[in-house]
Amino acid sequence: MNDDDVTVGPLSGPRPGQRAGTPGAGGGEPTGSEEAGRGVPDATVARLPQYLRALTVLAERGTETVSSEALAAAAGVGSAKLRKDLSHLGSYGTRGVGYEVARLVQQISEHLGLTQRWSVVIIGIGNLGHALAGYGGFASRGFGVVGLFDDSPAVVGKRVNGLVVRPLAQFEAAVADERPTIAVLAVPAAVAQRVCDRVVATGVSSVLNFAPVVLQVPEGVHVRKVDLASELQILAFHEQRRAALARAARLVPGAAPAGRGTSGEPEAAAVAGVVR
Amino acid sequence: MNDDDVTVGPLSGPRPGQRAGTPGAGGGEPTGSEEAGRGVPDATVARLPQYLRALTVLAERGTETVSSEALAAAAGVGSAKLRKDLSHLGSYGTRGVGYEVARLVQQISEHLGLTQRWSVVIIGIGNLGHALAGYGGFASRGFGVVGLFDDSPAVVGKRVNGLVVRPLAQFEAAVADERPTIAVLAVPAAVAQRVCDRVVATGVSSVLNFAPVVLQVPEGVHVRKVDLASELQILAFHEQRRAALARAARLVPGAAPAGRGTSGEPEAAAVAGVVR
DNA sequence: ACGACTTTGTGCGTGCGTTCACAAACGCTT
DNA sequence: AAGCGTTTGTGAACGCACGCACAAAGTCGT
Repeated sequence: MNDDDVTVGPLSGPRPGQRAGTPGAGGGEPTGSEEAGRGVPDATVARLPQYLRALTVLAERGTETVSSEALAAAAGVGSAKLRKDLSHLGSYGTRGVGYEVARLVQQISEHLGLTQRWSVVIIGIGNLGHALAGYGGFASRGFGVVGLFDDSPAVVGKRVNGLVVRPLAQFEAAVADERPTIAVLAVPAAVAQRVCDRVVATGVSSVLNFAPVVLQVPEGVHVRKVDLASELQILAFHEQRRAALARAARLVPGAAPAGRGTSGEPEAAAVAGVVR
Repeated sequence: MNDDDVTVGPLSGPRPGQRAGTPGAGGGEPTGSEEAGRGVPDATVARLPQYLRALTVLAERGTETVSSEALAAAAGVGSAKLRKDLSHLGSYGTRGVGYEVARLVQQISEHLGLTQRWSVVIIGIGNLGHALAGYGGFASRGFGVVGLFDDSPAVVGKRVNGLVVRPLAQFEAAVADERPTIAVLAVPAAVAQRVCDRVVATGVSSVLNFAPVVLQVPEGVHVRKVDLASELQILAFHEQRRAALARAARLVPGAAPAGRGTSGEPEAAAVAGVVR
């Protein structure tokens, strides 16, 4: 079982058929039941890891406090967005000063559920699975890889990062012991759905899918997808559009792009100069 | 130069500090200059690869036409969304029938710029870089890997997927020959920015970044980021939230949450039931 | 040839996310 | 103690995107 014909890339978002927590139609959330952190927007959640990473860097550098402006710059977002994001999980900043780095790290970690240990299994130990198994960023963030599985005799039994690759046949039994919460699928597209079904049947409720297929899962199971081919195609789109713009600008030099009010986007020139 | 302490994961979107070429941005865009496909929303672009993949599967299966309903199901989206997405790049469907698979593949491919060949270089040939280099989905989609680079003597000179890994010192010279448009960065976080600067300096205008850092690039350069650690953290958030909900539901048995399936803790029962 | 059915394409309402802008809160200086 | 500069937190406006629902358009059956 190789991962070689597996892609990587993003695009996942909330499952289509369900909205999990959001009110919408039928059952409304008891809006103010718990404390803060109830209605944290998905977009915000997606950025929290970014903030956490930036904060960790700051903490290692010995920084005590940081302003929203500085942190936003480090995380590559706007300061207003950052402040609003942080406000969604409670206010832990001091006006006139900024945010206490250590406290903010703690708060974000708690909201992301990083204060507890999550067990992860990786299925499909090809090149990609191997890379994932060896990734050091897992343990440092509360994620513990507790199992590696593959079907191919070529890799079963091998030791990767201190763990022995077990045959997929042992998966169900192993799950009973190790109780992983998250499964990482790095298997070929052709078998991804089948493997996913087995995984879900064992009670794993979160799946990170690297195979270029849309997995069908029962309600209540979270799937995130990483698809490299899609990423490249999106980049290609922008490249192609850029090229088209440059072409157009060359043909119609007078009324180049409008909008910005000023002369032709510097883009065209820049591209022409840089690209060829 | 290993990629082992490199993360994978999504979250990229339009650059923050700049709006580069994106359509929706401020400018008005000379509406009718080109044909359709002018104002294709980013969200739509991000889904086009999905559609393309589903269509390819259908084509291989010999399907001639497909309805928006069927294609949407295969791609995991709503049919209305699909139709609106396709309408953004011109109408190529027949009412009462559906879309001609072959034609739609052609159209989407053109809009994504997949009709031409894009040259890709991969920098950092650790486990991840190795996996990427060996990924077969590149060539089949118009992406040609033309160069592999790394600093580590352990991998330089090795042959990976028909290409010899060259030292990073030769990068600039190689770019002059092979003129890649896209660079894939699978290097450790610590050196990612430095390497990125070199890459951008050579004229590469699109970067796919696997390192867990926010790359600073000049205007006009597109960066997409893939960050595994973030993905896991987002999954963890939902798991943690689910667990909190389950806890609350146990305490307040008023209305059980709609979400079927496993919650964080009661996992045990489900797993035990299935496994033994 | 005509009517009924199917499916696309899209106008419109709604909700979410982002951005702007500002008042409240805090520290620091005088 | 009071004023001043700084920074947070948030109310409000804007824009995008999603979903619904329907008319237009085309096919199929009779």
